[in-house]
Amino acid sequence: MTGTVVPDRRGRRRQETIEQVLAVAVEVMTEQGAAGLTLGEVARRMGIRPPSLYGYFDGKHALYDALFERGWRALQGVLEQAGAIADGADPLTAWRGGTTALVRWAVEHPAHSALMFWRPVPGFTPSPEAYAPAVALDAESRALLVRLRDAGHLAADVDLDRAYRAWTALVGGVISQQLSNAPGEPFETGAFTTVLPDVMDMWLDHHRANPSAR
Amino acid sequence: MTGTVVPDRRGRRRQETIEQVLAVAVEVMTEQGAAGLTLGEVARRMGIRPPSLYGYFDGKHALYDALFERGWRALQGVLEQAGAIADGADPLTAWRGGTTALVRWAVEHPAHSALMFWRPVPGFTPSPEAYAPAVALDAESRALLVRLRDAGHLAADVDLDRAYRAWTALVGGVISQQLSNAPGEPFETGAFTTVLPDVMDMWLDHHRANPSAR
DNA sequence: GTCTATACTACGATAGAC
DNA sequence: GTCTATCGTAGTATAGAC
Repeated sequence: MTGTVVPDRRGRRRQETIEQVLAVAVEVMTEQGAAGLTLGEVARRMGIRPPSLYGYFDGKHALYDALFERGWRALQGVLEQAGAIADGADPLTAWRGGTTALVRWAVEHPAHSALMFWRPVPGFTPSPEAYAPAVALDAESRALLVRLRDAGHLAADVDLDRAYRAWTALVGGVISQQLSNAPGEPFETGAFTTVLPDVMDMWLDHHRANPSAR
Repeated sequence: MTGTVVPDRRGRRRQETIEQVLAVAVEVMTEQGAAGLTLGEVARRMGIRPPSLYGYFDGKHALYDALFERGWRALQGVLEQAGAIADGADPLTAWRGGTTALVRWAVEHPAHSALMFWRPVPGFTPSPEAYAPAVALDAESRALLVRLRDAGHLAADVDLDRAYRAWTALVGGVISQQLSNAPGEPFETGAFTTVLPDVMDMWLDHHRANPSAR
């Protein structure tokens, strides 16, 4: 529920502190890895003592939880902005743009991505509330594939569930390889992000209509 | 260098203990996640005290290092057995079989895989010796793609480096998704391992010769 | 609401007795 | 080679002063 409170005068400063805690946590996770987050380090960088953090979060897991949820919400926003969620736009453009924007966001937010796509933190399981936006995005992504098929870009008899699983594997693979093997590289020149167009073509060709032309 | 000593009568028992330490460590990592390994837990399960472990390994990182190295060596063995390294076999069969065997091994060894494919342990970087088999496998995999091209299964003018990066992304994506989102599922029925044939076809079709037929 | 002080637990690692 | 004992550190969390 973080971030949903009314920003009255009282709560504004509190909200700013919460944002700062999360920002510093991301900083630490980016440097040390997602599992390398410690409340002591966050407090140190903020110039406060570890116990003070408990006024804003119920311990370290609550921090992970907030970042997990915000990450998926951010991805939703990214896909929406790419027109992948709105019904109006051309599905193929939306799919290409959305996939590209998603991968870009992921490699530019490695701390969030590790938390969202892997399970790097022993003992941490996202709460149902934090998981909800991930489920929503899943549904929206599947809906996009339906639109893609209905617009004639995929074969009419395509197995959409199977195609969706393959798509997540492809996208997740590019992200995973880029973050694990060449973490610092920017999206534009990354060893793996640069093959994303190829990968999208592979998926599209494989599921495209008129297979006789293959 | 673990495992390379001559198995004389003196060292045999020691070697067995080393194997047991590693086996228990894998057990713990499988349950708790790669970063959840603690020497105390390993010692507890072995019925000894944590300091005794230092007679066999120079601390926790040495354990990770040994598992990292053994994992890549095991993968080499898996690919070799699939004929993906030997020069004699049919490249296409070797490539399909090798890729399949590699993914199977990975999902059946989640603790090793996490260590090898992601960077889940803060502060751990594999030593050059542990990294060597990974480099060797990289070279062997690239050599397989060369054979694949020379046998006419790929376009003659294919960008092999780019194709190789795409291949690792695809394979890594299937492994990553399977381990992160459905860890318990067996290879045969996994939600993501079952799309591996599709994914291999995508890659192959994309790089196949006579592109005019596409 | 924020701090200091502190309790508690656990971990990695070392020293030295047996 | 294994143990006990212990060091040093870190991290989570609570109690209570200000």
